[in-house]
Amino acid sequence: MEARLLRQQALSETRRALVLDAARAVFGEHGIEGANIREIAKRAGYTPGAIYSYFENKEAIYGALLAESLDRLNTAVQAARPADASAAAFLKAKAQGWFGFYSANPRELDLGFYLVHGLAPRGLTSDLNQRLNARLHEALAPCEQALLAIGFDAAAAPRENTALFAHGVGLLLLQHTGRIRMFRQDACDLFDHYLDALLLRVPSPPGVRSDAARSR
Amino acid sequence: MEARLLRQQALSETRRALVLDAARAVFGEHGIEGANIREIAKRAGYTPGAIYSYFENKEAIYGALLAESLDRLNTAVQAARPADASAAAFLKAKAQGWFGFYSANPRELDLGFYLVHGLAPRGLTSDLNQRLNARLHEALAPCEQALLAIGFDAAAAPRENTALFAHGVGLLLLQHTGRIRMFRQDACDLFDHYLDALLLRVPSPPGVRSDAARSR
Amino acid sequence: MEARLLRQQALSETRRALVLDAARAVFGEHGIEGANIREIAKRAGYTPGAIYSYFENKEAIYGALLAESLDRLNTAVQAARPADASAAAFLKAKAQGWFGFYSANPRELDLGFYLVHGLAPRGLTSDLNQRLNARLHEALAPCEQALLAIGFDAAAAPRENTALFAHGVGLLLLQHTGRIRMFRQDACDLFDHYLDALLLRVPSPPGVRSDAARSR
Amino acid sequence: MEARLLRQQALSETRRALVLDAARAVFGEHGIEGANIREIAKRAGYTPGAIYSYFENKEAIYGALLAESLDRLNTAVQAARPADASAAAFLKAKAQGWFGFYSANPRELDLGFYLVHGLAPRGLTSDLNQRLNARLHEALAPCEQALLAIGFDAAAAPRENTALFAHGVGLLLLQHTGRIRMFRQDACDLFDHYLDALLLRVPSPPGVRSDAARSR
DNA sequence: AATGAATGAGCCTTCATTCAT
DNA sequence: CATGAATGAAGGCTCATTCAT
Repeated sequence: MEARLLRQQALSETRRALVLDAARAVFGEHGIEGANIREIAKRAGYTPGAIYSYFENKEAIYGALLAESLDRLNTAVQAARPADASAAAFLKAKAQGWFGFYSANPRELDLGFYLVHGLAPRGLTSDLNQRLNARLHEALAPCEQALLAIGFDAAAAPRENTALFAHGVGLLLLQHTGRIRMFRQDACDLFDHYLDALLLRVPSPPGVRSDAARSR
Repeated sequence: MEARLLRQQALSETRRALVLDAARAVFGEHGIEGANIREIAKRAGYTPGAIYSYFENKEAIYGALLAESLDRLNTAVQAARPADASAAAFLKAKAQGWFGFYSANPRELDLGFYLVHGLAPRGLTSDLNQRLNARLHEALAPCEQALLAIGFDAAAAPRENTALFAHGVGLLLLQHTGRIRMFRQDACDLFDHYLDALLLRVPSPPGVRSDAARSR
Repeated sequence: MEARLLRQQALSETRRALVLDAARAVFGEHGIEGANIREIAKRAGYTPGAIYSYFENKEAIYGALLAESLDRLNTAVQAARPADASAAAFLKAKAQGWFGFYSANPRELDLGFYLVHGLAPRGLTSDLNQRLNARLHEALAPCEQALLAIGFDAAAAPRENTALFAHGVGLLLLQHTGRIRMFRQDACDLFDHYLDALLLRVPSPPGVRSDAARSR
Repeated sequence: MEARLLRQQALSETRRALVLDAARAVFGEHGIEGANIREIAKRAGYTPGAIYSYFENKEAIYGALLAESLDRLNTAVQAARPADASAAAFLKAKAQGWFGFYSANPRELDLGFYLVHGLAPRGLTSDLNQRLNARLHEALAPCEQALLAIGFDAAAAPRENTALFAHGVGLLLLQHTGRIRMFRQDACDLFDHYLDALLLRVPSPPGVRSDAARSR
């Protein structure tokens, strides 16, 4: 009884994942505007109606896709390993974790931008929205902790983390749209550069020179 | 003959501007997704078919709208007045010129992001693309010159200018999408903060060693 | 063997009743258009496919629902008690029995009207149709008998009964659709009024003046 | 200029009427539930999208169809000629006018019932609703005036008119659904019968016996 | 240049019903 | 009996674009 139910659920989950795979693929090929239910269904080997067994509506698919993407982001951040045990190395690793993830996977970036722009309210339920926000915060939290460890105070750390995130997002946008080539710059270099400058701005604790400052 | 031709061209240009006015209004009210040819035509006092006398297709309208927007951006930057004659004040004024323009006019930002996302290749002809790039460069050029005047070298100035632009763009995106509230930060404050930090990183001219330069 | 078969049939009947209960509830909440098989199945604790074990198709469910409704109608008519032993009081009680039933339960009226409008031939089998007709006749029979008792002859009684029914149906329709408010009238008052006028029209038996006639 | 505009409008009106013709035909063949935009368009020689140039949405078509129907109803009532100059004859003629119209044209009755049942709020705009109500009132007004002329007072006339309408509607419903055959009665006979009984109920003016009363 | 009717392709969604399990 | 996934046909509607006038 129980076992059968579980197997059924697992199967259903698998098929849902299949639909999501198809959606991801279609979205990857046609972009978020060009993706439509018919195409996703065809790709998944279904008729359009069948999709609605797995997702309430089109927007819900993108919501799920986005949630997935943020999971991958977190995985990437968690996998980022610092070069040494210093807080500075930790910051660089984690920051480059999320930046590199989006830099290397433009479609994930599209997804993120879509969240920001296109997701209709019904697809982005309040519940989902909070979960997504939480996942994003989670991905950025290691950087904030590193900033605190490095010597930024409780007010400065979140501020610097937000600025760091904004900087990365801006660079990613410029890179993604090809505009950065216009400036004859490289997004990754600039991001590294920003991180270096940030570390130089570490406030010295009173009467003591910080490691970061001294080691330079 | 010649005169008549000129007059006709001028008239045509005027009417094209009328369509663009309508497009701007409609887009301002309904957003980029909600705007459609019928609505624009109606607003311009035309029927849908007439629009195609002035624009190849819908995307071309947005291209033109974007070009206009970049004109306004340039006007805003040119109008920005420094607090004093210093290069630093000049930089701050010009940077806040473009940042403030987009911060205060979200629709212009939408337009800019639309370029990035939605504009189909046929709407964004290579020609238009170059013109848009040029206008954007023009808006950012004053900052780059200021950076040179301040002391950044020929390699550093464009790099810092690009970074500055990326930083602003990232903040604008976060602000525009409400995500910055999630971080409990303010986009304008952060932009000022970035500018201040940037000015602190000014390299010392030869013969004098700044703290920052010495520690390197 | 025999017993087992009977038990199974009884069980089946019970489960069929369960489905009907669910259908009634769903129909009561969402109306006849808003009701669908999935919802009914869910409410009944079944999956959609299971419904087809108990009913040929959707229309058959409504047919059964309607039969039920006519049962309730009959119960209501039977429960109607005259004020006194006179045939006139009996007529009023029974007529108000069926009229009041539909007046107070708009959903039953919907069901009745659905029969009239929406039930497809396949749902309304000839067999079911005859059963429904019989049940309706049964509900109206007391009135016809009262009309005979009052003094209408064998030709007049069915005629007056049909007219009475039509009058009530018309009033119910006007009431149900809110149109009666437009006329600033009240359906129940008008029905009473009709009954009173009907009683005044009782033909006098030869050589005898009826009470009703005399009291004029 | 003016002439051309007028001609265009006339043409457009004609085409709208063509769509309405098609809608009427489709509705006549498939009933109100079976009618759909694609079918109407096909019948009118259009593609589905074109329909929306003439009507806001599907419901609006039915609204227009209904308005037409009520116009025909009024025409029928106006065309009804009394047998003689008496108020009684006038009442009979006008009442049989609207009753006969619906009795002879079941589709018009369907339309009327659809108004009552199915028309969605957006199709039945408040404006249209009032116009339809007014047209219905207009069709019934002659009867009410006749009732007044016959001797019913200001309170009784509208009441009797509403009852008369309800009676007719009830009979039409029974006739339309074939249920009247079950009662072995004829709708038109019963309606005549009701009218005769109604005329017998004319209240005597104080101190004077009415013709109707005397003739009994 | 302008009209505006019409196209045609497309979109999302619903749902009674079937059928292998 | 019951499941429940899937179908398939349909439905209302939108809109950029075309073209005869």
